[in-house]
Amino acid sequence: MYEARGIATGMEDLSVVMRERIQKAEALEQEGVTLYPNGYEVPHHIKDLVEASQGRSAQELEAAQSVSYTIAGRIIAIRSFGKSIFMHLVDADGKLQLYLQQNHLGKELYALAKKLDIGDIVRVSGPLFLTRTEELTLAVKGLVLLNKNLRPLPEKYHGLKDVEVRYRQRYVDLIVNEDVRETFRKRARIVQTIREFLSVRGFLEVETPMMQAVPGGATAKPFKTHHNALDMDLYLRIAPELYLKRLLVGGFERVFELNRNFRNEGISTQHNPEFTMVEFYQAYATYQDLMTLTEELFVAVAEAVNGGSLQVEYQGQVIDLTPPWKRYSLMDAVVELGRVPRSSLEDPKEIVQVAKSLGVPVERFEGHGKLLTKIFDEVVEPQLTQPTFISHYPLEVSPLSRKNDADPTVTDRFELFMVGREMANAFSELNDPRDQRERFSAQLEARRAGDEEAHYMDDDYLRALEYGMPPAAGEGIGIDRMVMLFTDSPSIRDVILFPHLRPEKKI
RNA sequence: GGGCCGUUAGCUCAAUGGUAGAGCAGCUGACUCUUAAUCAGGAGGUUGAAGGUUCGAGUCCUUCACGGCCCA
Repeated sequence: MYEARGIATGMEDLSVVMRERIQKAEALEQEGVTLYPNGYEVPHHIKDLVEASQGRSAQELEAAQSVSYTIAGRIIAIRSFGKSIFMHLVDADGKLQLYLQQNHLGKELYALAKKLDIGDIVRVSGPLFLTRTEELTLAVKGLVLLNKNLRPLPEKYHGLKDVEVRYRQRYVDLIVNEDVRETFRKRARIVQTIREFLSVRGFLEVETPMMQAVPGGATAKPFKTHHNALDMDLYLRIAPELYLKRLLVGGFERVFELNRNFRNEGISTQHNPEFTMVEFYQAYATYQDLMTLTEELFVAVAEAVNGGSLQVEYQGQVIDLTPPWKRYSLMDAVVELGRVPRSSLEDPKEIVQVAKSLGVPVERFEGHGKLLTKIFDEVVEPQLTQPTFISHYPLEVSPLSRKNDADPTVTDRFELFMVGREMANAFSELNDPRDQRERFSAQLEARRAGDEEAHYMDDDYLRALEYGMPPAAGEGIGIDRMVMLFTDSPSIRDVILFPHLRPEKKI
């Protein structure tokens, strides 16, 4: 856009502020100031200084004037006087006031200090003191410019609000909005907590293919890509499920993967085309065992990021994570919570009328189980504010789940809901290769009838099952939605650093 | 994909169809405990893009782009 010196093309397109910044930077360089130096060590962090000074009186700090600290960060506010300047400096996780006096710095360094802009990155050193208003402040004796800012930051008081700019230029959002930084720190702690929770219980973290020749493990439309050297189409995975279960066949008894999935669907406040899930599989466990494990997992996360409280406030409502959580079968939930008569749900003709009367679109290829699930989504899901397990999903919508022993029309499966959203999906795994082959065939049938989300046949997976997979249960939990819950974020875009947007026309 | 809303200075926002403004940031000057510092002065615009209606369009109409919310 412009040359480092001698500003070339495009300068006339820049704002007045940027033109002035660039000219100022060049003037500094002419005076011998290095604008982008490297190799300066930064031994201290603001957070540590603040903690160490907690509760110390002005006199105590005064007595320790020989102790010098060296910190670095970005200048975010400047209040300049004739022969002294106050600034606020921000580093990775702290904010501190700086006091720069001509007497302390000497004429030369003070002249440099006068030319500093909001947005510059500097290293400063000196002792700490308390101002009249008792604000901890660093009396700057040493000053090095580490990075010259050329592009002005948003306004200090109202900050950056334009959501489009916040998502596109997340770096600016992060500089200006501390709560956004905190959201992503929390996200990291949640992910770390889940990893530890599973590792401690003997789960092995693994990585399975993101690019798959046959996409499977969920009902969703995949993204297609192409491998040039092999000249073959590949799909970005919609779930790691079938690969993780191959590992159970291989002899690992507990495995998990925490990583990205891709689904070629619409974008909304709850859907991003790429999103993060943790999936884990445990041999010799049942879906019932996983309900308990799920409760424990959410409790562990709440303890790690919610100050130990099991009451989480989300968008004005309080979610109580105290176990045990409510449990319903899908049918019971529709009858009791959805207030739909059981008889009309059981009758294959009446249920179509029920669906239509609720405004639920009915496709030709959809059977009784699919309709029941859609009716559930319509009349029950939105009211499941408090954590609730819904079990006994119809066979038709559960092609990878084990049949229930008592009622073979449903499966040993549950989904977890809270704040009216699906948070997790789990089931006892289908490990009878004969049954699995039939289910895949039924899915192929559905695909031929027009269901674009139906499963493909996966012959290698069937071959693996024929070697024998131990009885097991597996679960997937949406990390983004979980982070939304614990950070009180209304949109999934608030918990994804770089959410998907259409490209900008021109920068 | 559909409906509604939005896009004006670097940022946050004003402006009955009648000369595009303010605050902050930035610039010049004053000022050694300020903190949304203060005071004085000056500078900054393809009103998202294109077309149309009109004597006259930021404002009304059409199309498009991007974004948000709701629905599918």
